[in-house]
Amino acid sequence: MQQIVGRSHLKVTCSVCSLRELCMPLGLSDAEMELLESLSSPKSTFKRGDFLYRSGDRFTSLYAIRMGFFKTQVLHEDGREQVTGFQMAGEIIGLDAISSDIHACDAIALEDCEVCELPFAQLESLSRDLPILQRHLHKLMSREIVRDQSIMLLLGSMRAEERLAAFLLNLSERFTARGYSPTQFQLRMSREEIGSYLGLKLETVSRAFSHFQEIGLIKVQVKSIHILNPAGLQECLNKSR
Amino acid sequence: MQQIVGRSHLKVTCSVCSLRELCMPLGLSDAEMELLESLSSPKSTFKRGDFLYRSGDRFTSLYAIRMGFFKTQVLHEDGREQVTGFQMAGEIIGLDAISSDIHACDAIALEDCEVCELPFAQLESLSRDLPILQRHLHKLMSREIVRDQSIMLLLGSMRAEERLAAFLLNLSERFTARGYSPTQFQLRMSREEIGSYLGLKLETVSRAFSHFQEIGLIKVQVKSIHILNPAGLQECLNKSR
DNA sequence: CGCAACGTTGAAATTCCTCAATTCACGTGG
DNA sequence: CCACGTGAATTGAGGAATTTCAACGTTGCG
Repeated sequence: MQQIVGRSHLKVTCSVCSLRELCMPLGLSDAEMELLESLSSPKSTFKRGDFLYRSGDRFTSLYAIRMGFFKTQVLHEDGREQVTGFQMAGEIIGLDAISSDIHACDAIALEDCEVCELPFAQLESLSRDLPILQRHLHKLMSREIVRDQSIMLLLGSMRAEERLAAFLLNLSERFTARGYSPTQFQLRMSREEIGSYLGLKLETVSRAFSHFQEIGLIKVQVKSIHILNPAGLQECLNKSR
Repeated sequence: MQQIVGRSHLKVTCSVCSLRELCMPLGLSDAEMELLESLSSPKSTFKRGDFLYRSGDRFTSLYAIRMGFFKTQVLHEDGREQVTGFQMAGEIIGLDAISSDIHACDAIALEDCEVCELPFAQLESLSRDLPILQRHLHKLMSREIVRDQSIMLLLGSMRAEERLAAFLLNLSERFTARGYSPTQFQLRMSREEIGSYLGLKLETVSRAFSHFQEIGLIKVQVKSIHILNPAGLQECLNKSR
């Protein structure tokens, strides 16, 4: 541990950051925790529509989202774009860029956001001394792979309403994990963005919302969602063709 | 470096392994290289249809494919399955399992295969001493994320023939990288497996192959593919709706 | 208050899927 | 070595899901 402390050539700036929360369950010692926090830069803020980073930008840092919602999207040469994810407070964004040191997608704020920068070089260096952090980083990246694969399952083998049901249930889970209501929440993204994420056109998304409301599964008021029958949604999801 | 060698409590078994090839471009010293190789277990072999691992299996190792083709697939409760990738010689398989120490998908041999086991705990430990290996591991995982995102783009916003064109061009690239012909190769997977991967039914895949042949882009003889006009395929890919 | 962006709904068009009939490729056994 | 059988691939026709196009409603901001 002395060895580790001796390595503290890191700038000490931010006191509270998602990183702390993220590593809470790891059961680190106070000294280790302090070290971790020394890594975080000050929080920075973003307004709706601001880019956290752009495809092609040089990669230097991961970002821990402290507040707000982002979307990530990849662009095809011909102008088509695909939303690859919606990231909320408590999640880490930017893992895709490690592979080439260049960001592979755009990250755009969907509302007012606050993030903590995590310089990746320092994170790598630190994780050589803290096996528990190393492990955590690996799990983060692997979890992203698993998440992407479940979206491939969704895009490859589900029909429109199943996709939307899966989307709503996933949001619900994540809100729950953050201490918000599992059944009532505000969407931060447009129908078009949901459609892009789910591989559907915005009209199809809108119709699916309306249909779910008709059959009493949810109540929709534009961006405000109230899940009335979570089990019903789950059922709709498991219903094979 | 003494420190590193002192840590050699790893079993020494396999002499030549994909790991070596994978790390070739890293410019390691001979000593570092030897250390890396000490990590690899003996090669094991698989016949068509064999499972390299199953969803739910305990995770212990990554695998470097030395020879042959695998597919990975995720299963949905209701029985639907989605092929999430085809892995060929020189590629690493199993990264998804790190997140939970349980394999999240099945990996199945599509032909006779040979793999090298890479015990992950040892890989993690070693990568703490070899920053260059650490970096490489991170890039591997990140590359997988980027790859998955490009499949999301494919599944979410391309039509049937564009998907197949993208698939063929991707295979072509990977064969090229391995020193095989970019224009003539054997498919190791069935139409149904291709369809699952591309989010299409097998009949649609078959029709797309036939159409590509009609318009002179490729020559198909069931599993044998000859790309006659790569630029034409690329063009078909860039053609937005 | 009015404009502009976003969302909803309907009808027609298109793509892809389903079902079904053949054909083809390949391995096994006569 | 060939015939046969089986599973895979191809092809066609009809139908279903989703997209496209278009009109109209709603929301919220300047």
